Amino acid sequence: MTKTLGKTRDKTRIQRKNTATILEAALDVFSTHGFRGSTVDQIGNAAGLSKPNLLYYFSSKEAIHNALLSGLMDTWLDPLRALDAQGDPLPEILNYVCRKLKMSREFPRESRLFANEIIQGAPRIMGALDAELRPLVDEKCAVIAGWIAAGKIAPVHPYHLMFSIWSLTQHYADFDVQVHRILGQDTDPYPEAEVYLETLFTRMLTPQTI
Amino acid sequence: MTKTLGKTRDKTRIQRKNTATILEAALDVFSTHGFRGSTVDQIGNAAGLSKPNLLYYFSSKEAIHNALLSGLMDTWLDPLRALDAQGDPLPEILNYVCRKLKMSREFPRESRLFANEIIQGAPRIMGALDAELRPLVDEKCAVIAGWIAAGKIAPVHPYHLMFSIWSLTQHYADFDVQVHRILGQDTDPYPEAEVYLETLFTRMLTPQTI
DNA sequence: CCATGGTTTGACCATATGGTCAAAGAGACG
DNA sequence: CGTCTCTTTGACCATATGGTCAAACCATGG
Repeated sequence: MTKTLGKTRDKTRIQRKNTATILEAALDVFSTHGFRGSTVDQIGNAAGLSKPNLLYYFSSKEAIHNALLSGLMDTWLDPLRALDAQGDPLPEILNYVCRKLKMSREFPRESRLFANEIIQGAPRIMGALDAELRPLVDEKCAVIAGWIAAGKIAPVHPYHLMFSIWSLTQHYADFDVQVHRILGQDTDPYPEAEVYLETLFTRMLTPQTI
Repeated sequence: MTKTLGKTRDKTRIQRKNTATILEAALDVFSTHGFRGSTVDQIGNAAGLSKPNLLYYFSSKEAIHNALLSGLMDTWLDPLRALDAQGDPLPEILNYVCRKLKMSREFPRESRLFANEIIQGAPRIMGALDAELRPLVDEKCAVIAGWIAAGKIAPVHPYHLMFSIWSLTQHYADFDVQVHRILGQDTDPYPEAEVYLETLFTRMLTPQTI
């Protein structure tokens, strides 16, 4: 698969630095133009390296993209992994929402890279969806279903709850431009978003004592 | 601007048929590959027309894209326009959510086209955002703020309420692949989604009698 | 200071792509 | 049928793009 730099040798300092620079630049470019919309030259410029030089470190444009995506899925799922079945239901969920929102704020490019990929049919990460995302979601939704059955939170469809958390939080990264176009260029939407989302999930999930 | 077919003449039957066919095919292609990821040949194939033939009806690839986008914004805002300041607050909002969800279901390609455009920085519709979207949103958010002030619905940030409606409903179109990957290929998520969203907004917006 | 192996690049190639054009092909209509 | 306009296309062009390669370059350890 990886033909470039294939030897079983430790990476040079230069190698480490340049691969990092390339991935950083590629994240910028891919997240704003999508895979097909990005060119190797563009990434090269952004990284301050020549095109052949890029292809010395990565065997192809797709290899760069893959490197980004495979590193991504793991990080992306961390907040969900942290959802603790032993914890207090509502705070656990609110915490998850909060962490997810924080990820949108701190890693908007990663969010957009992911969004681009999914919208366009997820051709390159279908596998990861089945292998990593789905099992984890199944597990955590079971936990939530348990909480509901125990009357700890108000009844809702666990999977759609999950979808709603994703869409609501990622919206602020993916549709960033639109949000700013409406709220004003120099408004920081995140503090208000956090309040809003906490309110939303609290009101929706607090059990109604009859 | 439009140099092709410029005459002040009525459109032929053939012209009407072919422009429609082209736009239909282009919607398919653009919505799944983004602007730069789509090729005129691809659209031509999908439409059953040769590339030069396409360019007989539209002066360029971008002209096709523009035609789609400009037609889109109007349709897209219809549900929001229908939000009636004189109506019953909660039902009005639930109705808006419902109509928006229906649009996701019936026009997922339009939703993805829009999403692609926004994620990639909205280079081609920035103008429409400022000219059409923002004023309408401002107006309707004022209405909602009024309802809140009158105690008709529980207090929430009107703009973020708007964002949440968009993200929650459009998610089912834009992230369709992911949703189906998790719920199973042949599940129809929409009925459950409608129930879920109605619950969500009802619980969040029903005023708490103290 | 030289040799060795990692690093960089200019020149190059094949293919893809947006777009043009002249000429050939329908359609409508007197 | 003949003519005029609208439609379609094969051939073509300039440019962009992913990728290759041999040659030059540089860092470093002996």
